Amino acid sequence: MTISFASSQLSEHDHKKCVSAALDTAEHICIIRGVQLTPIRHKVLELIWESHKAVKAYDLLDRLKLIMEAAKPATIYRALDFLIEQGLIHRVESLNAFIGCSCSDHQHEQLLLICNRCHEVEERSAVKVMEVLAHEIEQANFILHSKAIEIHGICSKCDAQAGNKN
Amino acid sequence: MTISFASSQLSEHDHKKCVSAALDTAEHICIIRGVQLTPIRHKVLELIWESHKAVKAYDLLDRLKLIMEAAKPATIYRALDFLIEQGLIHRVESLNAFIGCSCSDHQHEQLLLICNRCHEVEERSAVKVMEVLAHEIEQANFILHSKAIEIHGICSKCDAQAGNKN
DNA sequence: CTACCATACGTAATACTATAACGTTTCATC
DNA sequence: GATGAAACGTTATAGTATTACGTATGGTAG
Repeated sequence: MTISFASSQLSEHDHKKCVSAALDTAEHICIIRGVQLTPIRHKVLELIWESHKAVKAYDLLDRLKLIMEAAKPATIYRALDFLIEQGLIHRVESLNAFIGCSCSDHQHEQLLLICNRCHEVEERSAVKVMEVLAHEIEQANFILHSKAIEIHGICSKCDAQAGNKN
Repeated sequence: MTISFASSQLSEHDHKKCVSAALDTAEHICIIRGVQLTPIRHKVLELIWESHKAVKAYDLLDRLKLIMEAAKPATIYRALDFLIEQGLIHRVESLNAFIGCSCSDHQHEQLLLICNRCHEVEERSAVKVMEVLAHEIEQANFILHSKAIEIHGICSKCDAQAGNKN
């Protein structure tokens, strides 16, 4: 018999590779920068990478508690703060949630394509958009600290699925 | 003698005109659309327009209570929901706060330039950015529902002020 | 060695943000 | 004057995040 997984939209990719790549990169970056990817931080990053969906802090907390009874909100938020500082995760402002950053070693501040159906979040570099945006910001004499570009809608996979059903 | 105001960054503009223009536009739009700009909704919109800073829901609530003891969170959130639906205000996702929309009759989904010092928020149409962004989204086969582009940094006024002090 | 300091973490309390659920009022319409 | 929809009143609760203070650990200057 064959076993079919209750699969994510990105099921056809090898997610274990995503996770291990992300964790390897994180470890590497932290060593280079001389910052500590402590066991808690490492675990939280791993939990975030369990899927490509944005995760809520308290969901992370519940999952962390399974292996660490003493975990409290501060435990999670401290880890999240660290991971964000190091650019290893993104905060999705419009969801109050977090996703792994798949561009840790490249430029940051990407486009986030957030699917309202499957809730997966795709990062896109969108170099041209950033260029034009940078120009616009300059025109406004605005000194950039950070930017969040969050696009909500339906991803191509969900759209295709909906199409199949009709 | 002359009186100098404890002024906002935009003090040199006539803010009363901003407010009355916004309220007039809102009334107009609501009549056209056959929706009710009730006294509560009108007052909340007016409170939001007291400045060009993003306002928190509970700050609005406190201010609303001054003239309406019975106001409760739901009172505010219902008014905010209505105003957002009608495109009369924006929610600033990265601040959990709200600002008046100064483009109610034009296209929506603008750029928000959020000053981390004076906390004022400037809306910019940035047609070119939107064009390039739309193209990028199309390339991703993503079906757009809504977008939020929030830029944090220091506005030109605050930057100039800092410059003066040095 | 040990006193000191910085970093990370433990823990409890609390603040802040938002929604759910259900009842009441109002007003237009039949 | 019964009906239904929209707005609002009211209470409770859910969900998100921070503060404050105490403890443990490890590196380093004296």
